[in-house]
Amino acid sequence: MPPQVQHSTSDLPHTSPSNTSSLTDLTSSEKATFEEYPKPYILKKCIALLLSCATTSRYKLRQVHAFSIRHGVALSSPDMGKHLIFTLVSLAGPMSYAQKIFSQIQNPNIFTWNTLIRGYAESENPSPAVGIHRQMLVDSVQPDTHTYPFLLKAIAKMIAVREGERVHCIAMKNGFESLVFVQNALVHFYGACGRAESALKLFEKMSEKKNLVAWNTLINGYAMNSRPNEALTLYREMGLEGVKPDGFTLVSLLTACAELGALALGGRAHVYMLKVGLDKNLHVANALLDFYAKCGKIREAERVFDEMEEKSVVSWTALIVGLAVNGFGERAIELFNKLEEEGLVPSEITFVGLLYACSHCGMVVKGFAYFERMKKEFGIVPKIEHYGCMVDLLSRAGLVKQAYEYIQKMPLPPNAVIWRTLLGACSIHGHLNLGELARDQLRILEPKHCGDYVLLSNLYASERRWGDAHKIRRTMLKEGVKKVPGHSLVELGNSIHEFVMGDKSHPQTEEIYAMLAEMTRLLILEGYVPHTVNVLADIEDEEKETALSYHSEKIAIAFMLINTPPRTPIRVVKNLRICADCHLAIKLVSKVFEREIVVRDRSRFHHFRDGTCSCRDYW
DNA sequence: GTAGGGTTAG
Repeated sequence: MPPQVQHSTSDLPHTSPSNTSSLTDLTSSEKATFEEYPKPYILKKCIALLLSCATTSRYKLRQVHAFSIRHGVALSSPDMGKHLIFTLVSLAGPMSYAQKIFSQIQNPNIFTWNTLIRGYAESENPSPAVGIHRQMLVDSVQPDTHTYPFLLKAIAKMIAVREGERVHCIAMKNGFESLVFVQNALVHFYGACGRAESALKLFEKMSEKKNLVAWNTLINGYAMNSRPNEALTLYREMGLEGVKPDGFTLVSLLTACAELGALALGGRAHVYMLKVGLDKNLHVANALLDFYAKCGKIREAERVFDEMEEKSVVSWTALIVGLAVNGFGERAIELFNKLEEEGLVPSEITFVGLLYACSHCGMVVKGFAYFERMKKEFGIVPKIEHYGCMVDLLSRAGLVKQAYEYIQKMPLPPNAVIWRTLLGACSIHGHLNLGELARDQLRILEPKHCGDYVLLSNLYASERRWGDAHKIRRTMLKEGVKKVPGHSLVELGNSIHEFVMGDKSHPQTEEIYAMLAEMTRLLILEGYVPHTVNVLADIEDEEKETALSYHSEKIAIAFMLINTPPRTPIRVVKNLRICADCHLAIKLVSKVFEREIVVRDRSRFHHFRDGTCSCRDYW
């Protein structure tokens, strides 16, 4: 390659104030080093030195590049290119630039290939890593022990199952599958793709003593795939094997506890963290904050946040979302204002949380204002999630027609979640035509989703069109669509108890049903009138009479009323959204039994106290 | 220069 080749700096991010290639932004000592030794061998060192200072300033990166071009030496040796790519990748620089440098290096060595793959694996768009691996094989470059961990990381990020399996085979053929780094990368890959069984199989095949990373990878695979119980079981096994948990383990543990609403277990993890000093770890503290918020302990979440020595945007975002789902929309917005005052930059996820807060509190105008600011002031291109929030914002407020018009005008094609939001709103606010329309779209996008059938059937039922409601039920049976059974979890002592609708499997069943009868009797005295519309469509005639006592959250509450001291709070975690009848009943239970009851349903929290709910019947 | 982490609309 000729040494005087011209390079463009246009690939670098345009965050700098100007396009000058002068060194004015460098410190005087940096400048001195630069001007003093413009020889290639020393320039290499200068570049490394400068780039290591440049973590906070992409501007410097650009200057370094421009400077090296001026001296016509930057890429004249493979060694220099190798160094530049490595530093760029380490600083999460733009991959287009790294790729350009790479293409101008003659005979790149394996280190450089690996660095390029690593760069893509750690970037926003990891897919080119696969092509690079292929090119390596075409060029007869032998991958080494570092190649596969990097490559698998990229593939795991892409959730490309087939590709990963192919690479798994190639790695095996090359004899790399016995390497612990490759094995752990494979466990991670299978976990990330939702193939927990394959991950477990690989894990079990690993040599006798599994290291901490292997355990963490596997546990995280289960925690991230909505299998918290298995994650906790593995966590216990790990302890039995004498492996001590670290920060990574605790993040997975807290994630699992958050999903289960396992407050006591997570609380013990908190104590452990304090003991070993892991409460100072940013990732763990964020997971702890999120855990408390997801358990309805918003005070605790705020305390964790306040006491954090180091906070990131993730910490702020987690608390904003936490406040929003717990029904404290105003406080979520206050927190966002404070974030702005502190000069921090909200991420696109922060805006999801903020819009979510507006939508859960009925602040339609505010929501639209923030959406505009997000685009104009923060330059964030709205993703489908953001549009989802907007549709939800209109839907929850009962503006179903406007929500439909909004969907039609969106620049992105609506996905199943969007249509489901609309369908849900239709079934609450009674818009049969739009509901059927949404349902037609859902039949194309996700034909076997059981919740949609239930929503439409409830919609028909609320219009008293029993024939249509039953037709939906029959279609479900015919098409083999299985209804996900509603279940409720409660934590008593050290264990989690799970109840499903009409559950009779618990050892205390007799007492529970006696309590349910007593509850119903007292509630009727309080003027409780069963709100039966939705339930009626779901069950057969002979069950109608008793079915109302059978919803899993009621069974769970009866169980807790029996087994916990008077006046202590009861907390329930439910997998589906709470129905109107249960909502009304639990409000009254909180009054009659003088209990604070916290129910986390699929979409938000309900804090029941003295006959009212924190959602103000807005959900 | 090799593997694992936290926040996301229903």
